[in-house]
Amino acid sequence: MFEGSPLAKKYKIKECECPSGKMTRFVEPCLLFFLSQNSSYGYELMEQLSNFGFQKAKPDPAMVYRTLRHLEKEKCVLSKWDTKGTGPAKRTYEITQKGLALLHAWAEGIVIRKQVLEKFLKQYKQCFKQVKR
Amino acid sequence: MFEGSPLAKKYKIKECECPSGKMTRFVEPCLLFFLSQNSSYGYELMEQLSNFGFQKAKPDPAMVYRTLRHLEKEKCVLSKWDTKGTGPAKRTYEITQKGLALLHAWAEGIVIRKQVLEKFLKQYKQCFKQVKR
DNA sequence: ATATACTATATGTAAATTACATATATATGT
DNA sequence: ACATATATATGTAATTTACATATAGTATAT
Repeated sequence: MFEGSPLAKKYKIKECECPSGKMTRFVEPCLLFFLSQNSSYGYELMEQLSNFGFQKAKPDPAMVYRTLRHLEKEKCVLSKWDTKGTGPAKRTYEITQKGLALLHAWAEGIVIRKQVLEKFLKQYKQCFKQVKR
Repeated sequence: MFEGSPLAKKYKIKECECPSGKMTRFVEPCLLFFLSQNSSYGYELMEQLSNFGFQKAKPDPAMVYRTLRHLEKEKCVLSKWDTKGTGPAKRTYEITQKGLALLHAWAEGIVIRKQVLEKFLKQYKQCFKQVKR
């Protein structure tokens, strides 16, 4: 969570100005990865997302459900209703071969994203390492 | 540059489906960092961005110029026209104290983003390490 | 029995962000 | 004179995210 450093407080910088815990363009690969491990359904996947290390408590259900439907339209996942078990019916998803391919493509991209962030931080730290506030 | 793995090709996965070299929400912190090192102007900052390690050649000028104007509105940078030198006049920017504070806030956020990506990749690799295609 | 909370999925719409196209103007090289 | 490089700027479409809200089945407590 954006603790808000003294500096950020001093200049009234809000979290939305420098998203950290937000999962920018990251829900889709996470869902694909979770589904590559186990078939599951929206509500459960949402909980997995919120336990993944994001600060922003629960992810937006709208994002999760719409992403799943989008993936289904692209034939990256398949769904069927599960009326067994307690509570309201669940739409359970399983990943397809195309979905796995997409997951692997995402992984390649995420490696690059990580490298870019590392490069930025390396340069940043070189310039500001001793600056505490 | 999204080489396109055999798998991605097989399933016709396009780069836009898994952005890698794109600088999602990353232009602003880069501009702030560049300006923390040297005052500069849009066109030059654009070149710095394109040499930063992104695959997507030139960044969108619209993004750069509008981000700079936005930062100025927020009093994170100051600008003045520079008519000296050759070629058309340049609007040179310098960073403010508030801009530095915003940069530091971004850096905190980027550390977290990097950690999240690392966590994802660690789990991903555990599951798929030996899968080559 | 019924009120409340939890589980589960879904949609509508606004806001934010990015992408693409294009306009304008100065200076330089041929 | 013309093409090219430098430099800034705006209009608008498309994509992505955020927030609000609707609907409904089941469980638990009072």
